[in-house]
Amino acid sequence: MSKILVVDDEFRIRQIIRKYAEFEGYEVEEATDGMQAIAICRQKEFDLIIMDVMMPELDGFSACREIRKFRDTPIIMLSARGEEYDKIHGFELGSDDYVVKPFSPKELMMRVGAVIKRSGKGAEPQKNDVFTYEGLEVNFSARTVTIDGKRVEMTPKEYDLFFYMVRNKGIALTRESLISEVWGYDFFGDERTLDTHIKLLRKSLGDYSRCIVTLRGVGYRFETV
Amino acid sequence: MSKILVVDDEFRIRQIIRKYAEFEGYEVEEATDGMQAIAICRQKEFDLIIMDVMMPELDGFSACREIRKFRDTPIIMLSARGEEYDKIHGFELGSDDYVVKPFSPKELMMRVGAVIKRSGKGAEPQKNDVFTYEGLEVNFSARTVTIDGKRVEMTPKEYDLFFYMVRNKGIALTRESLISEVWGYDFFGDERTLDTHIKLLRKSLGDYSRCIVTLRGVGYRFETV
DNA sequence: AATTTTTCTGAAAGTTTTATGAAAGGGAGT
DNA sequence: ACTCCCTTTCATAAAACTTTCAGAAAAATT
Repeated sequence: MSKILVVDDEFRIRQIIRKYAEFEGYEVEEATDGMQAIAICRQKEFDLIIMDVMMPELDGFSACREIRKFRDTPIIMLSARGEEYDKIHGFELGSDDYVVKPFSPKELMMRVGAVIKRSGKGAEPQKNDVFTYEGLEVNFSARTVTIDGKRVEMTPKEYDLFFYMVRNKGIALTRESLISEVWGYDFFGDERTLDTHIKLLRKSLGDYSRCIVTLRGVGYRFETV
Repeated sequence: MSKILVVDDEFRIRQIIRKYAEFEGYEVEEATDGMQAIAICRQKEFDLIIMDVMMPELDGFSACREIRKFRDTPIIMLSARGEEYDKIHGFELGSDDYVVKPFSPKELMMRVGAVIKRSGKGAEPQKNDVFTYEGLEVNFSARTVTIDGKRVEMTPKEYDLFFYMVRNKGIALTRESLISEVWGYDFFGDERTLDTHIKLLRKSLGDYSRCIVTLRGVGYRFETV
């Protein structure tokens, strides 16, 4: 189980990252500014640090430089669009990757996975891997779906949506929660986008589309009869 | 038991939110403007703040910003449709969610539950997720009803009405309270609408329609003999 | 028993919500 | 810059649900 340190002054951001990271099976700790981050890092080793650039007390760049004096921990920097772009891009401060705010949690998690894998230290998190129901098999970590032994190809969004629904099987999921979980907390697109993806997903599922139930006025539910 | 602070200058709104929140098992305090909210927050910690945007003295945005300086409490903003839409949507003020007035209490409470759960601090109030009586089974989180193992399909209003009655089983519910709880505080339709939905609900419940008792001159009650 | 009040019911009209197909938009790779 | 594939938007169609209304029925009152 890999350990991640999240450093950001905004509670909301820490909260979002924690939620997604824990969902992926990581262990999360938090710090609200650079000074605190350094202090925590002196005591404890992490497999990855996710750090905001703009923070009170001590900014992300300085903290990063300081931590690098005694630790090799991979660091992913977060920054508002345009903010100090050059510096980040140049990786002059020794960060391993950077992500622009507002970020898509999914994308951040992919980077997290990539960086940790690359660093080769932390073990990739183990999650409950396979869900089966009759001829339907969903392999979360392989990111595959098979029906009657036959592989079903899906688009990324279909996987995201479907996996989220399967992981929450038997629970009424509101449109709002589906959108904010699958698209991210900052998606404000068309109301009908979700419908369209449900449509595509149902098409991909063929016979098993019966598992996706419309809850009028609420949202959808994945159920195994 | 999670604590919620409701900030709104309209008594009516505070009253409605208090009522619903207490019904869901939260503890509620009130403030009538931003200044007061800040003062209360300095003294006490809440698990969630529900705050109106438009208020005398100090508006919701400013109050939100101020409170964020010393507290991480999740905040849900309330605003009239169209009002400051952009700001809210941009999450620039650090609120965790927003709800447009006039809101449906049901939707607001779902968001409250989601935000509090997400923040992970306050314990989610335990509502029994499944209610059973003889062959009748009501699963609130799945939003399903089964009779003798057989799924009963209902319309949205039937679910809302029925779930509300079951959650208040054994209690006399006045027509007024049923309407304002299920339809919302701003429903001004026909007197007979409730009757019609009770009729439909009874039809769906078949044998178990005996559990819905008419209280002449008052309203209805759900009872398990 | 007649009258008044309240609830029940079925049908029709009205509204809202979801499904769908086509097309436009976007991004990664060539 | 072009192509391909995926995502999103949009307009329309199709369901599904809600509300209204008026007459019947039931209960309470006079």
